[in-house]
Amino acid sequence: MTYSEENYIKVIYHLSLVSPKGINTNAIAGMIESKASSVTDMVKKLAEKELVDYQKYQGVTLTLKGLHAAKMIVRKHRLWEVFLVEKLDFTWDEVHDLAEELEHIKSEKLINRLDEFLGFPKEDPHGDPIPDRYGQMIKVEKQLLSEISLNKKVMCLGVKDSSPSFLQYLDKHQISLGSEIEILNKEAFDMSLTIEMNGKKILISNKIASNLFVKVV
Amino acid sequence: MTYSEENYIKVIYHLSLVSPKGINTNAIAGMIESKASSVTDMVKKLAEKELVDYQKYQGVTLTLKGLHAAKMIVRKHRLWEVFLVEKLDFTWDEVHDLAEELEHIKSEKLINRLDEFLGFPKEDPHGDPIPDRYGQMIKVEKQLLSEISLNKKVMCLGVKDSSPSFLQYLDKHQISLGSEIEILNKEAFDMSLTIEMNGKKILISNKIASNLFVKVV
DNA sequence: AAATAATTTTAGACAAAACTAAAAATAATT
DNA sequence: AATTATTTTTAGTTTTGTCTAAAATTATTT
Repeated sequence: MTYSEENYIKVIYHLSLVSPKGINTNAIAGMIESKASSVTDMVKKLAEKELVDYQKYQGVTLTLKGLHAAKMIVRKHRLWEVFLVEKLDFTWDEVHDLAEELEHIKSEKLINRLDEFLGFPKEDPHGDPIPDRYGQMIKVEKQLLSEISLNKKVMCLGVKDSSPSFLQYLDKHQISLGSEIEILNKEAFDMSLTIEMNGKKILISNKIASNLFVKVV
Repeated sequence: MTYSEENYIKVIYHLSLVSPKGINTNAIAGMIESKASSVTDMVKKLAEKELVDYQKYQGVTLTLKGLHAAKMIVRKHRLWEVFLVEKLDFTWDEVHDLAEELEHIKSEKLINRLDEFLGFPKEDPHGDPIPDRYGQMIKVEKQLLSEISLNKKVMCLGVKDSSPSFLQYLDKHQISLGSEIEILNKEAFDMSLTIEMNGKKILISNKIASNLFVKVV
């Protein structure tokens, strides 16, 4: 599998998690930052290799083989992210682009050794599950903070949007994985929240709350 | 710089260390495992980018810019090798191919953090010096074991040939960096050596001895 | 149901990096 | 010094992955 093929498979995988039916060409083009025609070409090649099922105009779905390949790429990506944060002291907003490169290093042995070196982590620095060498991963029971009702205590589990700007916002407000949050007030007009965290009250917008995964504790 | 350009620069650098005059096309082709015509094409591109000086039919030399680029690739290669051996328990014959891939990961910050994480090592697992972030590296005073006179005690510093088969031979005979060796006898006919190591006497061929770097202790 | 809009695919082109085969330049021999 | 051999370069293809522009298909709206 080439660098480019791996990127397509990974993107199709991520899109599959949101909408499990056939993934359409434009959606892929948007994620890869390419054009629809390029996607069509690549999708044909992936179909040849039996990594996806493809019917003209009907979008693509991953085959079992393609699904496994995708999980192995995600595994590499997330393990490298853990490495960068835990061992090399990168912040969680810095690691994504680096992991995009590292995920293409081709060696099962390397990634399994890295997994062991890191103590077989189950989640990456953004709270996303890490597939094991067989593709198995835990399923975190998580909800968006925006969906939680008043006066509930929750713990921060991960982020939906993992863009640097959002992650830096969270750092600035000292919100990290494991932070405990209580919802004190919800403004009906703009759905902004008043929350209590570490004994301090802060106000956060609905946009923030709808990109933060939490579980009730 | 593309993946391929980096490989060419690295090969030209390694060839420059052996013969400091213009590096000829065929030599590069041999190392890269490509054809002379491909080398000519690439060398023109590198000259455009001012990484090498090139005159038709006269071979190439690295410019200062090219030399620095080459050292940075070597730095990455060797630091990743240290990581693989020290942290992930790879053996010294396994790491070369992996480092060939990892050396192309583009991030100065990553490699400087890795350097720090590894404790700023000065040599890689084969005894080769690691350039620092400015390209500086130690120069090891090393000789080939085949050039050492009788009854001298030496310490193993590195290898000239770092092919897996040679490294595996060394492992099998428990010769590693830092091993202390005494030369007991040199056979005039085939230049094979009888050496003493860890209290044991073993016989090694001239080919082995002329690929092992040592220093007199 | 027809017309319009949006999406997807095809056809043809391009850049990067490789190749083969032939031509040009340099090196080695007689 | 002339001939032969070797090396290097040029010219023209190929493959991979991308693109634009036009055609085909599907979806949406009136």
